[in-house]
Amino acid sequence: MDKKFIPSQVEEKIYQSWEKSGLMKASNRSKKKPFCIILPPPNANADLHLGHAMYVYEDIMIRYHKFIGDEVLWLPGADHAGFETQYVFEKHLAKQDKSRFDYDRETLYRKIWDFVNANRPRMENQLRRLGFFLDWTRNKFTLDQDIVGIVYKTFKALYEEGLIYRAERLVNYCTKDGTSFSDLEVKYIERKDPLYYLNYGPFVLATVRPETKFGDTAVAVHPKDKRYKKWIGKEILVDGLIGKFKMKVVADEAVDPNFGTGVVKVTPAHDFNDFEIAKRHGLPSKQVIGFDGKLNELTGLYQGLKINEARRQVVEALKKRGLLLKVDEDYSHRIGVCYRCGTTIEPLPLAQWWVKIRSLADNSIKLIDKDKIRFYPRRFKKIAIQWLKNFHDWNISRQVVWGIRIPAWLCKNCREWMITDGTEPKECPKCESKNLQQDRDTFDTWFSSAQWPFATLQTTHKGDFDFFYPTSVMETGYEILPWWVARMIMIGYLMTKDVPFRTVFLHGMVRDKQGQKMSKSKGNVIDPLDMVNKYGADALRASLVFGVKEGNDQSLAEEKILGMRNFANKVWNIGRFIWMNRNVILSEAKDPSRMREKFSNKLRDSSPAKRVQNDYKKILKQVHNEHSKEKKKYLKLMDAYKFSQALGLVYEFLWHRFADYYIEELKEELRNGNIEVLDNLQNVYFENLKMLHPFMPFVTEAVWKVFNKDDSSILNESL
RNA sequence: GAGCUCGUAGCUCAGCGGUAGAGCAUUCGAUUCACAUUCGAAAGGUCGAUGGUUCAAAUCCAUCCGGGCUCACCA
Repeated sequence: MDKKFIPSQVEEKIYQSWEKSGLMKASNRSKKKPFCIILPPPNANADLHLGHAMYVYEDIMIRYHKFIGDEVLWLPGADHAGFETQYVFEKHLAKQDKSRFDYDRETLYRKIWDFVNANRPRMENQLRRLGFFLDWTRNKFTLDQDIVGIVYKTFKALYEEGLIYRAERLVNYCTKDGTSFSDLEVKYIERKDPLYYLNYGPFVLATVRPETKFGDTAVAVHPKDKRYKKWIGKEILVDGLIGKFKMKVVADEAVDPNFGTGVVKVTPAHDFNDFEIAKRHGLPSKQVIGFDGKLNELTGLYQGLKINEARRQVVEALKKRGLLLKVDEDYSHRIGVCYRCGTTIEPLPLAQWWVKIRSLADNSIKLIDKDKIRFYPRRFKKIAIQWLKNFHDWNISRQVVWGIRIPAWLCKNCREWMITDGTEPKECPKCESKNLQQDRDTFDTWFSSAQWPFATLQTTHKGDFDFFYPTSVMETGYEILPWWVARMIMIGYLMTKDVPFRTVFLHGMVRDKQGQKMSKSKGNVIDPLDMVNKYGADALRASLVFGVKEGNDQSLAEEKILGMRNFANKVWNIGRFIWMNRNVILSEAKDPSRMREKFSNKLRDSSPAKRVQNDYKKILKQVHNEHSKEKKKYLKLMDAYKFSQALGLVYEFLWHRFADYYIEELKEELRNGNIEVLDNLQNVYFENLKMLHPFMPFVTEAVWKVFNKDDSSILNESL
């Protein structure tokens, strides 16, 4: 054994031995209890970051359950990450002076496919470097043919249940990227914009968006506002830039009488609030801004102007006509911007596919409430329910190419939509027209990932679904609880009439030393693979768990990883010490049984050695006692998902009790060739190796292979 | 505005009803020993504030103060 544990020399070899031996391959015919985790699929096209390294919690659970005798399956996969990936690919195209508009849809899709396929092994090898006990024979991709088939089926089933509808709704539209975003994807920033006070018929009202006034269809006031009470329900005449408008005055609670003048212009096609007001009062909607971010033909001479330019010219014209009363230049408000390119999000009306959420969410709430799905840490139960209560209908249409195209066809003749399981319909069942066109949109990535637990198990090996579903644990970051976890429960329950997982375990975010969010622009990013190369996977893994309360954010400093590397080395050197003593004792007495005999004979007389014998017996008894207490507590902690404390326990025992105290106390005995002491120490050490293995799989396996045959594995042992 | 979360040693955090803990940093000392990626020791905290429950509170409850995160909202 080397003086030091050198991870880079053994880790990859050890992982290969696990993969080659088929140790990680699960059987769906086992008599054992199934324990299954589906890996949250990382983006196929991107390198892993520290957040992915947090999946070490899953590895800990998987390896632990293997030790306690379950049939374990940890199923790997990759996500196509629709918009994200297309965005990266378009940047890649831009470097070659090309853009997505240079290709037709099929070519573009194929090009992205090749791009992703070339990059995907990198991410997968990174998962291997972290030591993850994944069954690679069951590796899946969200765009695999069979997965796509299931996604079609789900969409069709939702449609047939009456849970899918098509509606024109305001979407968060990025005019630069040419796609809409879900509410959850929009980033809000604080920004200063001028607030314009306009003469508006008999009123004065304040607005930051005078350029949308062409789309106004009403004026709203608060129902209790005395100033305007007499106007409610009346029609007013407004002098506009392109003629006079007639407009209704409505009363709505959403209007804040203390803001501005207490009068609001209602622009249903370009403002979320106004859209809601219009719905409540049956007001018409008038779109005056197009998807190109320019004003349209309804705006007269302003047609073709971009929003900012239009605003400038409108303000100018209003000023000339004396319709602009004053401008508040110091007005600050929150606006939505595209989280990728920073462009101001335009609320625009677009026909989209929607999932009716209410009944799905209510079912999910029941499941969580009754603990059919349990949450760890416990506080997330309440948070999950709260999210589900506030869920709005889900827009699943995305205007990107890279994704699963929606299996919906429009009859150009009778305007009827056909939803299929993916096969192209020959003709319209209603009017028999053959003039059909498929929807150009693809599904929101979350729509396919919401089906991931059952979609994977239904498409790997025959029998997998029956044996492993519902899966045991879903482990992921708490920040995607609403995006992903909640939706998996909703869709999973609808499609399988069962929960997709029995337990949800959520981990926190990794921040830098000062508690700052890691980001490339701040330059404080820690690359997990760098750390693996420098300190070993064991050290990185342990540092992510050690001393961290489950579900809390943590600050990670490189020093901590170094500290854990030292621990790995300590574990190695305890093994080295026992191994060396074993060799010395065995070589001194070529026959170990004779050695034992000789030794016990020697102690039979009442020489001072007798006293020593009593002492070491006492110490051995003590070390066993302490260890059995340790193990009992360990099992309890592991079963309660308190992994950090379990690791802390082993760390403390192995280093500061076993090595610093017991070995020191018994060193003299070992020098005397006391093989009984050696055997006992070795047993306790081995037990601790197994307990430590889920956290630090490489060093523990490396030591195991030294003491046993090289082709043996600690994973064949049990706890 | 709402929800969640945190406030414990210089820094980062565990502990969460019964004599204040870890890692890193600091100071002093050891070293032919499995490990200098080591060992021994020291220093360092009225556990954010106030009130309450209790024989007993860092730990439970209430209020407040101060960070952080998420969501919602002002035309």
